[in-house]
Amino acid sequence: MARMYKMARPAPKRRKRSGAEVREEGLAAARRLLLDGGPGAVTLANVGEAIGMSHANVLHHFGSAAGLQSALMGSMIQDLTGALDNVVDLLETDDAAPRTIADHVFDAFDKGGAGPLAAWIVLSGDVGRLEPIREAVGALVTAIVGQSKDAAARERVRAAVLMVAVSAFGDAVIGPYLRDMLGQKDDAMRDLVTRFLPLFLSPGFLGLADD
Amino acid sequence: MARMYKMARPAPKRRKRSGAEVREEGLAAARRLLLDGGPGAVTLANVGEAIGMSHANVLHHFGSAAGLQSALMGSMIQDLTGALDNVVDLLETDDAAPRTIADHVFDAFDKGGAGPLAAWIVLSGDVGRLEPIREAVGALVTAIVGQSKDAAARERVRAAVLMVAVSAFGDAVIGPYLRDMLGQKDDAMRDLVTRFLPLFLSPGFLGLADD
DNA sequence: ATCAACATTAACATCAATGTTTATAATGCA
DNA sequence: TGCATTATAAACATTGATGTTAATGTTGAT
Repeated sequence: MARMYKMARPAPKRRKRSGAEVREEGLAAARRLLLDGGPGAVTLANVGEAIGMSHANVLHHFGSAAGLQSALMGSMIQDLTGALDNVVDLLETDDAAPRTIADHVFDAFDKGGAGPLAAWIVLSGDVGRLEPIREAVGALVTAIVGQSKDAAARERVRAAVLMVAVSAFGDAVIGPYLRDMLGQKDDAMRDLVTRFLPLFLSPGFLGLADD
Repeated sequence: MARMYKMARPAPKRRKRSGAEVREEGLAAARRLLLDGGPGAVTLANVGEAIGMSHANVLHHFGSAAGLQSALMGSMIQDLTGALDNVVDLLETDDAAPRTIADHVFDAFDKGGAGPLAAWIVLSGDVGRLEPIREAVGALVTAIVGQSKDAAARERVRAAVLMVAVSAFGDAVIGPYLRDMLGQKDDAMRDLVTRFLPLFLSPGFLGLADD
């Protein structure tokens, strides 16, 4: 059957953005939607409404709904690895204090909702997306203890990075609720990590002594 | 218009289960679906297929799709608080070693996928569901340091519980991936928590001295 | 100014999940 | 046995999200 299309329109007044712009605005809107309303809120129509265009146009710029979600994951992973790379820079240029290190890693999981976004990726089963983090984490280890150090020191640093990362992630996702339950300050976990970090540098801490 | 319904059927051989049974099997199936395929996999049809019945019947027993999800959250929270209550019992009957405490709390978030399930609840924005955990956590604090102890000791214990809980949660959700990236053993985080726990008992640890 | 490229939308089609209705089978109980 | 209750499923309706098609508006380059 023949479809009916409008033959004339009054004054559309469309605002035209570049493809890159639309993708950028769309990803920002999608991120906010995910953090506010959960995975189910990230739809083409919702994103379109948030940035003022039809869902069909959002679809046009992201290829598919899966493409939108994939791009969202990618943007979040990029932010997170970028933040971790900043920690590497921080460590290479200066002798950073434990609190500074803790703050930077915790911020990496806090800013832009990286923690919940990472949790979403894990829940979706798309864990291959986490691969870029591996390199950033590896760089972090080498930044703290250069290649010159012995094996025991490297092992202690790896354990330290594991603790900070797991703590920062957990704190970003359920920290607010647990801290509230326990009457703890907002930076309680950062305080704890700051206190524990120096322990990893002392030989023999994990039964691993330097040469 | 008149609908057409079958007037006769051959040999259906239906198996009839009690409502409680269906709910139990359905929740178990729903949990497995969530952990395997993410939130999007928890549908009436998927649950029905998993336990061998029509989606309409699943709907009949759970009232609505939202009811199914709500029941799933409730069952998971119940398991988690139950596991935490077991830690309380453990502490009240015996003088448990740090490693034992760590193991029990970590297991609470590991068993039945409680960690990812809790992450799902947070992502869904249904954080009111976490309320029962508050009581369990409070009981945990009192179990460790009785009412007799002074304020500083209580505060140190609260910080300790925060650290163990955040670590156990984070480890349950992204621990496997981070540990793999860092070449750490499966129980690396449990080891660390075990080492840190005794520190919270020493006066002055957080700048909080006993009387 | 013309034209090609592309951003944009309305209308339509499709599909999956949810929910409703109606009828049938199984179970417990009087 | 008969009957009320309830579990069960088929068929249907509805809704929301995704994807497609055809047409128009906008922009930049030549």
